[in-house]
Amino acid sequence: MATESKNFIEQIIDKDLAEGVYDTVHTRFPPEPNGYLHIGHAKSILVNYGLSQEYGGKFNMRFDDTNPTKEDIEFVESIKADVQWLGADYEDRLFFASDYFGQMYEAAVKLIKKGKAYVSDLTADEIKEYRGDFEHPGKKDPSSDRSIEENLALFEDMKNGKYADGEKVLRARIDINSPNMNMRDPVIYRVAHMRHHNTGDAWCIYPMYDFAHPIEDAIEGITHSICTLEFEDHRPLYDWVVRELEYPHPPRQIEQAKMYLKNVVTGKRYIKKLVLDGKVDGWDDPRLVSIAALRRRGFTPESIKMFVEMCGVSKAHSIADYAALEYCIREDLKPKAPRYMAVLDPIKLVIDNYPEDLTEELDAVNNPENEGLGTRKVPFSKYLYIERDDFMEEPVKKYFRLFPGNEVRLMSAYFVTCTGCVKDENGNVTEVHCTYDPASKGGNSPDGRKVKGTIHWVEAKSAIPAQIRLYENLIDEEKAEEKGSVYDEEGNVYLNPNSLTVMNAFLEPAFKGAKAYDRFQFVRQGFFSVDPKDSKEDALVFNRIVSLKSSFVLPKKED
RNA sequence: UGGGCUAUCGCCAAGCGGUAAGGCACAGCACUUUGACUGCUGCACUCGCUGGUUCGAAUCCAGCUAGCCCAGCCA
Repeated sequence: MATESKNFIEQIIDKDLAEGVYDTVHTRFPPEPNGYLHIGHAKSILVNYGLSQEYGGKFNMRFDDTNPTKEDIEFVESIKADVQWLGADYEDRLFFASDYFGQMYEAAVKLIKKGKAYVSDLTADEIKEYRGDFEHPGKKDPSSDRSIEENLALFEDMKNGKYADGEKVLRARIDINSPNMNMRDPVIYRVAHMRHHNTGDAWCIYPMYDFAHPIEDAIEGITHSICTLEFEDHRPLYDWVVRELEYPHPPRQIEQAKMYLKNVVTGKRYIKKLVLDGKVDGWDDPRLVSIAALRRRGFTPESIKMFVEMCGVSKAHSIADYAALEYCIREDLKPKAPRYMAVLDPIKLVIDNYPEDLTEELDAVNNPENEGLGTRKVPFSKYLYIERDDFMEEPVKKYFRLFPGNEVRLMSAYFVTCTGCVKDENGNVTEVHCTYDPASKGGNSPDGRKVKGTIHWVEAKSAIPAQIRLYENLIDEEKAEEKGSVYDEEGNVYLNPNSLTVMNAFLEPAFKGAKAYDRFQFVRQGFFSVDPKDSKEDALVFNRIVSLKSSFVLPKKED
């Protein structure tokens, strides 16, 4: 970060620090506990936390729970878990906006005393009407001329439950004609007789976001309050609140672009529909991008951090490629994951000249790029499984895996030469036959001859049958592009019919006892993780995190 | 329609008046106990458009165009 160029937020912070506007950096992540966190929140979390670390400052976790109708304690725990999983350490600074209700009430009283707020009798519809619109200026609220004493008494009555929901609100007196709609005497307190998950029935009036948020930031000593672009219009109001309340070191609101990913579904209502329709396996279905889904799929916190850093921080609306996320998990896992072998689409390989009853234990390197991961024993016998597409009866040009007459290396094992294959009545290959060179044990021939192909395999008798789920993008890109949207009129998502493929695979015995979140790389096939939802002793279910890039594509048939 | 914001390679993104960083993706070559990985190479005479200022503009000015956000007693 020292040599890299600074993003626009860092530049603002540098300037603030240089000019003495602030002498520290204190950020926060302030979600409303009304749903599960997704990749977009991860950006906010990591940017805020990252900034606090970079500048030696602090980072707060705060639940912005000012609207009891939408919030649920259920989400508090999942959000905390996700933030911690991502490694954003808020230490002992876990706060709830609802803990400040008393201070917010006092702040409102202060505004009333300054003549900067008044109680309005208008209904919601009337306020809307009086506010005017883009073309028309607002009209003065008939209630706005009340005396300070009257407003004070009315506001206290609001607090004491004298009014029904919607009967009275507290409005800030700013500018009913402002071109910025947010400044047209915004409502800052409303009556709502509701039980709050944190404060219970203590309050029947609740502050609005625009009033509450700057106060929360100011109370906690936040210096840089980072939010998303849609709040740019709210900044004048944010500044108005902290100014009128006369906070000595008012926080600064900075807006950044949200993070979007191409071809994923993030809308809560769409996800809900997908879940209800059984199209996905819950809000943590690995094809979704909730933090829980990414975790379940096998992404690491490190890979998500790398992704967020790679995407950068700016004010330009942008949609990142999923490929970039995949790159990050590949980079992270490459040196960390043991590379065991598994065959996803198995076909039998018989070594005709290998002893019928012999089973050898061969040594295999766990990760050629990381010696520290050691070696393991892999059983080997006359009967193996190999990948169906590692054999071609009639090879295309530049194919150098198994075809009659060709010699290849079985990884960590022997050189074998293909002698032919067995087919069923339909002409499908059911078995490939070969002979091996006993002198090439370990994968090298003493005479120094080379083979161009190396393939992976598993020993048939000891192999562990397993289900492997391969995921593609959820959204049908072509359809969505054709229609100009990823959703149709009914709110259905254009789903990719191939978004989930289940393979009946075989794994080498090293996988035995694999635990959730263990990660493996099947060389050439990609990275996999055990699915914690379905993992059982005898039926391992793996999710593919991402495939490795493969530049070998079979040429299309030309007949 | 009033206001706010954005516009640099397929996707992100630096750049802040001195002559277009970097990453992803893609392509080619080399290497390789997997065709992956790794390494090397290539990939914007041009910065939404049009004018202007200047010796010099992606950067300054003016005008346009396109996209996003705002008219909740949601956040």
